[in-house]
Amino acid sequence: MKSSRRKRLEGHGWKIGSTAEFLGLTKEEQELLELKITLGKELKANRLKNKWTQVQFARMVRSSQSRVAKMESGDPSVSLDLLIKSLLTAGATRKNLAQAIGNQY
Amino acid sequence: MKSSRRKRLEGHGWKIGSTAEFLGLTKEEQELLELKITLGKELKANRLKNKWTQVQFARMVRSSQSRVAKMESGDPSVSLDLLIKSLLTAGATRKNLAQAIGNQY
DNA sequence: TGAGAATATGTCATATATGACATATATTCG
DNA sequence: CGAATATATGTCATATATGACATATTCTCA
Repeated sequence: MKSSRRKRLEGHGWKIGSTAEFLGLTKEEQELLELKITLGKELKANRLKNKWTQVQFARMVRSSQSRVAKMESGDPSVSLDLLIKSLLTAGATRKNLAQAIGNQY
Repeated sequence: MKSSRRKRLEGHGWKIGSTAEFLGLTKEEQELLELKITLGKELKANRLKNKWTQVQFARMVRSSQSRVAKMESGDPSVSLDLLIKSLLTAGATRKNLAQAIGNQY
């Protein structure tokens, strides 16, 4: 649906996250993407703090290494649901989530 | 996948949100569900504050009245992505989201 | 340097979320 | 009351996210 545009653009050499790509995303979709990027960074920080590899962490969340990599890089194909579930598995509390989300950038 | 269990339980008269249903959900899945319930309430509050009907708001988020109802009731079939996008459309800021998430219950 | 470990990128079949629709129930107000 | 309006509940075909896998790229140290 909306990813059709993304795929079309990607096929023409555009990069997710580049300013140009933002054309075509609503303001809310941009904000959502930024939020995923924030949470991805937070997840990576948590994982590294615990000295887990992506493979190890993937087992903990019953996912795969590649998807963990995508989570951490803010890939738009990753749902907030998976991100939040993963953060919770990594030991984050609701307060932690709130803090990460509240800190713009 | 995991919803197969939910559907099976529902078919036997269980209710989402009841304690019994929580059997079979991991701790993280319970927390995620609680988070959705919190955000659903927040969304409803925002919508009412602006005096929008579910039908009106559905148009604003390019969804349907039934899905808006499900969002507001914390239906597990609603993604966090849709909830957050809707809250942003309703005018919430990241700070607002953080505050809602941080307030346990 | 280079080899092994870690991470990134791309693809696919399948699981899940989606809007739309029908219809049931609840609320409002004359 | 009762009719109009709003909200809830259930279902379905289709869109999207998923884990798995293959493979490319980057990192780490001896």
